[in-house]
Amino acid sequence: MPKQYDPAQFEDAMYARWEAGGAFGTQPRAGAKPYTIMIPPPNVTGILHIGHALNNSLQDLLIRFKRMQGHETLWLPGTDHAGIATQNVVEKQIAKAENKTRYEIGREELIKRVWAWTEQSGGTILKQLRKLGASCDWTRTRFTLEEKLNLAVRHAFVKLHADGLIYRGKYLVNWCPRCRTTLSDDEVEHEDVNGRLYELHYPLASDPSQRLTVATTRPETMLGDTAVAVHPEDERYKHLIGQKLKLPLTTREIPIVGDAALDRSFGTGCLKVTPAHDPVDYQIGLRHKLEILNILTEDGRLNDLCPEPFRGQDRYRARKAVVAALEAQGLLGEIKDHAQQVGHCYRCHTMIEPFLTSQWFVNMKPLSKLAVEATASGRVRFHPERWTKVYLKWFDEVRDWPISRQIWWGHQIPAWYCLEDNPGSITKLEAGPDEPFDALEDGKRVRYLIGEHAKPIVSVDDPRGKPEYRGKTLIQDPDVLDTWFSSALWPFSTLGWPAETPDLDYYYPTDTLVTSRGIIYFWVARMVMMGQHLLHKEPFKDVVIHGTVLDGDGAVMSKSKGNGIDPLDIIRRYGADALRFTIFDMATEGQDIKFPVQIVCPHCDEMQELPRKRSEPLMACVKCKKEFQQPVPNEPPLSEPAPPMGALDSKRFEKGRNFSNKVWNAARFVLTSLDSKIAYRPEEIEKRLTDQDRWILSRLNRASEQIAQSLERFEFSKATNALYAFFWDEFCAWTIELSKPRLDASNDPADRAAAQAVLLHVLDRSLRLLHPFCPFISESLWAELAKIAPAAEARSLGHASGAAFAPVAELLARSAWPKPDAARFDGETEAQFASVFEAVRAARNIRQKNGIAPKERLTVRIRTKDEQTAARFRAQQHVLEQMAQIHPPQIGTNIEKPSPAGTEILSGAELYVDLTGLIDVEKERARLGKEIERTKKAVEQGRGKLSNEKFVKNAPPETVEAERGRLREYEEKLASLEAAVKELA
RNA sequence: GGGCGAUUAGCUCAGCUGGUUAGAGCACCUGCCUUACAAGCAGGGGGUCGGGGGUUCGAACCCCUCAUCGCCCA
Repeated sequence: MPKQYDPAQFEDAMYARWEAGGAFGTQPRAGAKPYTIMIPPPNVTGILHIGHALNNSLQDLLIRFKRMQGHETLWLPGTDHAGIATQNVVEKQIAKAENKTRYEIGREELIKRVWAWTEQSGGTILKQLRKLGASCDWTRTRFTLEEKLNLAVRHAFVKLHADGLIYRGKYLVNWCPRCRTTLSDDEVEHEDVNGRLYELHYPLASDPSQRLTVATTRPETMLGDTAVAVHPEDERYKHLIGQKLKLPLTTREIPIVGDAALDRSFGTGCLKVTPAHDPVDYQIGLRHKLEILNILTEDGRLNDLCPEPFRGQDRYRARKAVVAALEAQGLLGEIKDHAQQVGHCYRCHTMIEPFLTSQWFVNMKPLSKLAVEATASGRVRFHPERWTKVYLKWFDEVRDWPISRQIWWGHQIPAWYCLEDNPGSITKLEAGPDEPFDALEDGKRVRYLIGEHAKPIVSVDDPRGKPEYRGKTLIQDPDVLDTWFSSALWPFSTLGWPAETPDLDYYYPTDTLVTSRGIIYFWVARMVMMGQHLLHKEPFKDVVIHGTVLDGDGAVMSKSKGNGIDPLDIIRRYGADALRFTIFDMATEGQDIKFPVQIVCPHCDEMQELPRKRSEPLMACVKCKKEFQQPVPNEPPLSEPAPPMGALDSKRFEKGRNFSNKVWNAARFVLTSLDSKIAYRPEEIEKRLTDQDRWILSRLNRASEQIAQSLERFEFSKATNALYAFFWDEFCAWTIELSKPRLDASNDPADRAAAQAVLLHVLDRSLRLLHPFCPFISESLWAELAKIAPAAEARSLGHASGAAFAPVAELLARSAWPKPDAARFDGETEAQFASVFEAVRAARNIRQKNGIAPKERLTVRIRTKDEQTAARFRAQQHVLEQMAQIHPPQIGTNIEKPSPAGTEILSGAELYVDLTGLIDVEKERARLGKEIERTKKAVEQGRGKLSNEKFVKNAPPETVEAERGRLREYEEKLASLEAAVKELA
């Protein structure tokens, strides 16, 4: 075994072993409890980023833990087709390579291209997950757009429609003019924009010399105005209600209406009403039965209902043109700066437009009730709990969910229309070159406009072959479903639903969902609704919401900010186990995780700070002075020929790497300390166990208990800390060190065998405890261990059965989690060692502070307060001798203090180091002085409390008593310390 | 505008229902190449717990308020 931990040597090989050994596979098994996690499917064309690393490492930690506990674990992997996002990527490629739009290449061809791209780059992220150690059952990999899942989508749609929960209607929806599709409210991101508020003057029809002034942030929409509204009690305007205004730039006249919903204090108190392009105006329009005039095309240009000069202009050019035209006519008032929140498309960042179209909707009220009930009843629990409120809030305010999207990459809606049965509702027209088309007829592109009153035939299967439609023309609804509609079915569509499969029966409802807060609305809430309605069972029991990975300045890591750490770079430099361990260590109950970011020189590998200002792409390495690139926010990397890019990195990962190295070396020590053929017999080993053996066995069992408990509670950091402290401090620092003399060939063979058996046992159990956290190194060491000590009894202190025994599977991934063994808990021994270790530290402190060489043996005396304490110290005297490098100490109740002496006050004892001939009295005096200061402070605090009558009267008696005891101890300690100083002189 | 979270050592974070001299890792200082590990060992220094007010015998912890940062919603 190499001396240093080198993960590159074994990580890929270990993963291959797991796959070859079928370690992650699962089948329903009678008598075994299932434990299931459905992966939050990443975008099919995505690549692994640090957020995925966090999310999936946590899932793997839980899955491996549960697998070792004997559950039949299913971690089902897969990807999401991510409708708009994926289609946009491919559209951009086509635009760049061929300068064509999707309308020019057509629906069929586009879908073909997206599939090709998906097959080419899809699955990359799943391969990358293997690098992390993800123990998914890859044989069950699913894709949201595959045939089986499409069947689930069609079934869900038909069922919801039959249940009256899906309907089609014409409403004002969010529209992205770039993607040319509807978006749900959740897909709109509100951002602060520095806009302007324009005042426009509208002349009265009856007297053009009088005019009303309206204020608007979108002046171009005035072309679609169909009224002006004022408050019915507004003294300034109420007499005008019922009159007409001449709408400038048009030939239309529009009414003045009174509407009490108006905010009189905003702007001028007059509101121009554009029902087709503003949600508030839309409501006013409905109330007053106003004409609803759509003036925009699907791609955000003014349409033919607008006056000639403005037609065809996009909304921003049109805005300038309208303002200029109004100004020319003297109808433009003041223009003020105006900060406002504007909705943007979450996929392409284009400003959205309210747009009136016919869409499919999900009726949210009844479904919300089911989903709310799932949390109210405690069947679905959030961790941390506070996210429940966030989840519930959404249902409170949610509006019906528009699920149809006017894109092509997705599940086409299972609804058809019979042209013959819908005269007048469906219009066939020739599609322009830049418009979608639904069919080719004689080489011409034909588009069907499906009116709001068209009667759909909603059906799982294509109804065209059915007898009742023979001889008729059926067209399928051209729209596809929102990606989140299919994602909402993920927990059961992946298990075979709507078929009643054994998998569905066994694994559903799943157990735990691990995700980030960003998709509580998009995904979590919708899964609960669908699971509840379609299967009458919640899709999962626990929802673990983890934090977001941030950089050192608290900014979210992202490509555009150029501050993202690539997990694959980290794996290359530190190993996957180190990456995982560091992440777990930092994953404290849902808090965000900050990684201060450094950069690595691609020439010499030197890690260095990033410059404060990152506007300049080139930087020089602090070590080798060669030039390299750093990522610059919102800028692409320099194109070739350019210096190589430095990888972003963080020193935080060293903790995980160092821990792995520690594990590696501890295992190496134990393995090389074992004899090639050891036969352990339980009765012999048990008889020869020493106190220190009992101590580490007790600590081992406590660690195993605490780790398991923390994982059950999703306290990942706490579990990691327990593992770290146990392994590093208790096993390595004390147990391994203490075992060294016992392993010496000259030692009593039976004691030597006991020491070996304990080391072997603790290593075996430690690797098991470690495995869910760091699967690669633990599995690799497991294999090394098997070479030397294959027998399970040997690793169980010789026991061949019972609580102390654990079978040894070939793969650690399939081995049993160490159950805490109650018989090994030993509080008395733990307390005993705590005080021995305290004495060791005391002696070491005196040594260092007095500048005594590490190798020089000290002469130590310990005066105890009673004989019992003395006996305890005597029993562990060898620990003191070995660990503090001292001569055999004198221990007793009436030990005399040497002079001069180094003194430390322990609990129940005083420890003296004979400083004769060694001392620099001033150093010891200084050391004691510091301790006296600290103790004085404690004494003062205690006296203050106890002299406070109110404290003595009001505090619980046991608190007061404890305080008295503490004070007594501090006072005694202080007296001893002061005496020690005096005696030094 | 509303909600949530954060603010504790130079950095990243713990600190359970209020009650030991507020902890850990890294960094720093000192001493060690002690044959598992210098990615290590041993020892040490360092914090008026964001500001202000309040409740309480007692506040990092509870309440109010302000500030800064982040996220979500309107």
